[in-house]
Amino acid sequence: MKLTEARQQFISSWGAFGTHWGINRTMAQIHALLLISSDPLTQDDVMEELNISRGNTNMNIRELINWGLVERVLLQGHRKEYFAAEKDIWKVVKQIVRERKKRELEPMLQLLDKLEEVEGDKRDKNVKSFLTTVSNIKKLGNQADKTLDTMINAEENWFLNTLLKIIK
Amino acid sequence: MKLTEARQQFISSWGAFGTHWGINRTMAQIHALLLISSDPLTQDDVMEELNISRGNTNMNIRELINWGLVERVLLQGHRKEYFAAEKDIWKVVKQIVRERKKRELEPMLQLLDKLEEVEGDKRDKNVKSFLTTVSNIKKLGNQADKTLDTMINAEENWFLNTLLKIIK
DNA sequence: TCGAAAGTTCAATAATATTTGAAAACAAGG
DNA sequence: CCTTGTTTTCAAATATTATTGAACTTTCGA
Repeated sequence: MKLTEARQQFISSWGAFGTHWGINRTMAQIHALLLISSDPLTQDDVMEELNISRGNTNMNIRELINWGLVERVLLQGHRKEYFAAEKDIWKVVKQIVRERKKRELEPMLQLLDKLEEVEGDKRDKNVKSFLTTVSNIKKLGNQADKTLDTMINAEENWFLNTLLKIIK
Repeated sequence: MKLTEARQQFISSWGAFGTHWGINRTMAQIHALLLISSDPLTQDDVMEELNISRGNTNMNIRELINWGLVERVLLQGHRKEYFAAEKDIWKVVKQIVRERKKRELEPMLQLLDKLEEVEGDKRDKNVKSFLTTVSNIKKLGNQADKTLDTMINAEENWFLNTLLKIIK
């Protein structure tokens, strides 16, 4: 397989992958492109490589910056802005976890706290069922929250170390 | 807060949550409804509670069954089919992990294997950058794959135990 | 075996999300 | 402080995805 084709496959499947995780295709594709590019790219480079409009490119690069996955790079002697992705995949994963935790898990846990205060006779089976479910989700959510914190502060091989500790 | 309102909030935010994870709103809502219901429900119950059409209900319940999150239940003395969600949240999480691993992580790893066979001069910085990225993602992906296997076979408090082992 | 009730399918439609492109804002160099 | 190249914005257009509902199939009881 030629490099060009391989790059295209990577970009396209990274994009498809993204859509299964609530990330829009283009954002994932730009990320993929920057990940495999040896040097920082300009907006125009991205537009041309992916055949997308200027506005789309701009918005999605900005979003990637918000997520902490891409950085603006200033190359001296150039007027245009350049962009580069964080290349350390472990850092990338940690950053994504950090953001999704903040954006999704934590608000969910807050909501569950509120929902636990439902009024009503706790002998009513509907109330009971509701409360049990909410409380169980909360328990697991809190556990996940703590574990992810540990992960965020951990070394890359945390996963594997964990595995080994459990096995032996 | 009244039970009715609490239930609605739970269902609606579970649905919104789902959309951020590549799961369609209705499927997540039906799942939520079945999670908090004390008894199995029929299609008609679901239609009425969520105000959705018969076709939609049918398709999404089937999808939940495919994911292994919901089961058909036959209540004797009733002609209609009833549906119930797995209530053990830990089992639910494991099941989701199992499915997503199979549907997404494993195909991705297969693709990466193929992409590593790219032709070209390995001193070319574009080739080098591509190969480095692919290989790093593969490495982490394989690690994740193994760790998730461990998790799938683990007890509910695996998370917390892991945490404690690391801390001390 | 038939008829009614329940379940399923899928083309048409609606809702949602993404993309475009042109206009506006901004920034750097002269 | 003006010109030009660059970046940003956002309403409208497009593409994608989800939903409906009526026709069709299956199942069950009599």
